Amino acid sequence: MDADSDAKVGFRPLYVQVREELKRHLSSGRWQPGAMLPSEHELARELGVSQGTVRKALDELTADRILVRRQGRGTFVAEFEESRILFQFFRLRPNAGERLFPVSRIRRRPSGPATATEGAALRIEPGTKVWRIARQRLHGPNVILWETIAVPADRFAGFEDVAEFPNIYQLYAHRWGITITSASEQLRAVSADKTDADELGCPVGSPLLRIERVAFDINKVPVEYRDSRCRTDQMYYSSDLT
Amino acid sequence: MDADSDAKVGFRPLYVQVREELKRHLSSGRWQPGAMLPSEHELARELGVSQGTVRKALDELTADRILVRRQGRGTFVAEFEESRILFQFFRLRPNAGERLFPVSRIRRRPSGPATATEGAALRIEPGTKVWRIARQRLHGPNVILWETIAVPADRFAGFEDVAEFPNIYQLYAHRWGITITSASEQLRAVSADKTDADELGCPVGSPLLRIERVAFDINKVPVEYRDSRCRTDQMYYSSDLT
DNA sequence: CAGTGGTCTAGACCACGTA
DNA sequence: ACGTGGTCTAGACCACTGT
Repeated sequence: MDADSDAKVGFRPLYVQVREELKRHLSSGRWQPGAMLPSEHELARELGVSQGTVRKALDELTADRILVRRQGRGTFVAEFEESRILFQFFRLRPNAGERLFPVSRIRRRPSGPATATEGAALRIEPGTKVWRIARQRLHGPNVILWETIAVPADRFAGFEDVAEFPNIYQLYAHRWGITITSASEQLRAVSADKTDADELGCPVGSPLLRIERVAFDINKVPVEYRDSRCRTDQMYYSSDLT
Repeated sequence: MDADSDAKVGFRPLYVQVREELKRHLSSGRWQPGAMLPSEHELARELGVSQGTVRKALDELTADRILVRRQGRGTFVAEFEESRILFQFFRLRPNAGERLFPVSRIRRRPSGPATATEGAALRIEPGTKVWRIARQRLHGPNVILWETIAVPADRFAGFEDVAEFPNIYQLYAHRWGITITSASEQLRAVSADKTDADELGCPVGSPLLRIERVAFDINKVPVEYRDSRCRTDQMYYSSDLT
């Protein structure tokens, strides 16, 4: 880790190089989710930089929720605990009452060649094989949304016969070593068609919130596309502008 | 600025105290939007702390978009330029084509006592007077949403006769010294009623995106409640989960 | 008590913008 | 050339956690 290694061309601060080096270790699997990293001083010694520089790199990875730091304990690779999913990736909240973890119920697995939309979202050629799962999600006893999830088949070997799972992003991490760190959503109001009405138990023509999501891994590569239709009579979508 | 001033009780890091001190200067109007702050070294001397500590405080205020820093130029109080509004507070984007600044057209001013919803959102007693403006917003020639904005009358003296304005948050800042720094939105899909249909030029019963927003000032005090109904045939709402 | 992250300092040097 | 923010260092000390 030499400060002058790319001095003239571009100029990348040392801490950026450290951050990218740590990211490489993370995506290569040197440190698994939940594992504790070496201490700041130890990393600084390993990499030949000062402790303050390592700290700046670790702070940025913490801001991206890739790491979790706990004073007195250490620095850990972030996991997909229930609470994180509930707050970071599931934006539907009940109008009143307790927030619950959304239980899911698989309905179909209509895998096949990628549509134009899926291809564009996942940056793969349309026609490339994708695995798909169609499922309902429940808040207590009520179906609040149904959605189709599509992932590129080549990055998810064996996806076609996964059983029910409590948390799909945890599954991505444990089974395929793919960590979802961010997502981008597009929201629209649409009218329920026949399928929507069947899945959600609402009248045809009632207003639904349609959410299209593209989820990205640690390297900002898109790895999942999902299309959800939500009832918003008992729930709302929460968005914070900061 | 004494590091030991509240040693036993709680413990607040020095940089937090510096940050709050700077915030006080900002909300008291010592530094107006667009103004340049003293340099890091000068602030450090003024406050009797090291430059690194000032830097940490400034970095946090920059992360909250309260300040803007430009290498080689200085540190400035953030303003509501068009681009900032367009990206930070206006989340509707066209399905295709250029992103435009949403022109607004005032329709009515139905001011009066706060409803229960407004009171809860603005943390004031229901029945307290609020100013309201109902307006349409346009993307090019098309009306894409209409909304009602409510603000507490006591913090916005003279609001009842403001003319058209290009940007309402800029108006809040310049006329009342109130800077909006964050907002929280609740989204639902609803059916267009008669009023919606008239304002938006769409059929009664067509699906609309309803957005309820509470906007906060620099001290996290709610200062505005707005209720918008949006057509999402040509536009979508963009949400980033990070 | 030992080990971890968190804060704070003082000073050096670099990159950027402007004059 | 100068002043600004940005990076980097080395070292000290504090706060928190578990043994």
